[in-house]
Amino acid sequence: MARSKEQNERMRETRKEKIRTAALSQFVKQGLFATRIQDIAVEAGIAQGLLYHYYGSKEEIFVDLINDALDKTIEASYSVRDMEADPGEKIRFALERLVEIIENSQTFLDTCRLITQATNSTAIPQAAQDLIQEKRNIPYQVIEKIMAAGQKEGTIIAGDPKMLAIFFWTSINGLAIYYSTNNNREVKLDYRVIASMFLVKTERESEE
Amino acid sequence: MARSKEQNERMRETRKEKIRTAALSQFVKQGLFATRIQDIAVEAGIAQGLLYHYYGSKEEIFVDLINDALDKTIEASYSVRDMEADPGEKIRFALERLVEIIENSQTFLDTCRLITQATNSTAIPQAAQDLIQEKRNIPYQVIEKIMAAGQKEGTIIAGDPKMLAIFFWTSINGLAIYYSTNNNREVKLDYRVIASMFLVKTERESEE
DNA sequence: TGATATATTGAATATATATTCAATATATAT
DNA sequence: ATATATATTGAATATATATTCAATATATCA
Repeated sequence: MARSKEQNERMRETRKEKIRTAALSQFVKQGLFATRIQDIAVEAGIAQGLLYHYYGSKEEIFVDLINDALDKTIEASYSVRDMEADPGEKIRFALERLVEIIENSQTFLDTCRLITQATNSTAIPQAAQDLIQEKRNIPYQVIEKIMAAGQKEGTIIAGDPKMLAIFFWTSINGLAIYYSTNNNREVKLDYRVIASMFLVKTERESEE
Repeated sequence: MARSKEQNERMRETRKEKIRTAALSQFVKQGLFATRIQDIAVEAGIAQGLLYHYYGSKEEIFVDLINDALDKTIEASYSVRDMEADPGEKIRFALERLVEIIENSQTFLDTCRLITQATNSTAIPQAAQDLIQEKRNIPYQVIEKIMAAGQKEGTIIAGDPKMLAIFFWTSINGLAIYYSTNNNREVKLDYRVIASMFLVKTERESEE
């Protein structure tokens, strides 16, 4: 026998991760179709051929990445849902956190860009489209529920909670898309401006 | 001599327009790279070869469309700037109009999508990138000025007007991107939710 | 009607790139 | 140290599609 099974498994995962990272970087910059296998191989520092030991095709890598990206956004929404706080506070805190992440995390921006890219093309692999169909709405539903709960409490403004959830995520997504292609970081963002869309103003705040 | 010059000119423009319309529809659905010349030709109802009588390449059509799209967004922002109204009213009215357009105009959604697509890929033609560099910020600057004027008047909330302009356009853009890939139109959008990000609340409104 | 310029077609060609594969290298177990 | 399974390479092949081009059609003018 040669190398141990477990060690091989670990090596395989590490190498796959390297390929995924390179592919994500390329897909985000160029898109799925303009990215060549060659581009990914060069960025990962390997030969083209080797790529096919780990993934069956370029599309397969893309699907893997989309799946990851969708899971990350779902996880993020669950962590908001599971916070120990009132609904209004959850919304406020989530926005504070998301705006901070947009300003500081390239990974988050890449994730948003990849999902937007995939959502906006019918030419991406069917498997990716299915994943989007299946997972895309979960974060919207999570926020919708929090909005509805906040309305009962009186901390969230009136209106269709579905609509409020749409405004919540499309604002964040629009901002992320903008930021990922504007290196100019001279403007500091204040999450409270976005939060004011959803939160009922208290007396104290009105006087600030 | 054969056909008259003017008549030819007109025919050429009509045909070019047909090609542009087909190309826009395909680019928006599939993106520049996944769209084949064949796809455009089929949708325009002509042979592949004919396309090259009107455009030198696929990329040239793309650049033409991007230019159009950018000009449209600039025109839209100018029409807001030139309104006969106070700054706060301009913002309110612009948002009302934009939300309505998002809900009803496929052309507007396509325009947003095309620009987002172009802005998010480094693989698009250099000429398109230059146009974006040159024109993209104009609508942001227009809104920034209106925000600043509104702050002087006391109808727009405090904060860096550059930031407010960013929130203004990224909200609209995020919404447009979302809507262009969600046929589900069961939710009616209320522009006043977005407007409340920017407008100082009057007594009357607070009591509504 | 015939002459001529332009439009139009679709097959042929060129080119780019995804994928395969035979050859070689490398790491571990015995 | 050797055997062996797996990793790795890069050239060869297959394929897709952008672009060209020779042939044909069509519309106007004289």
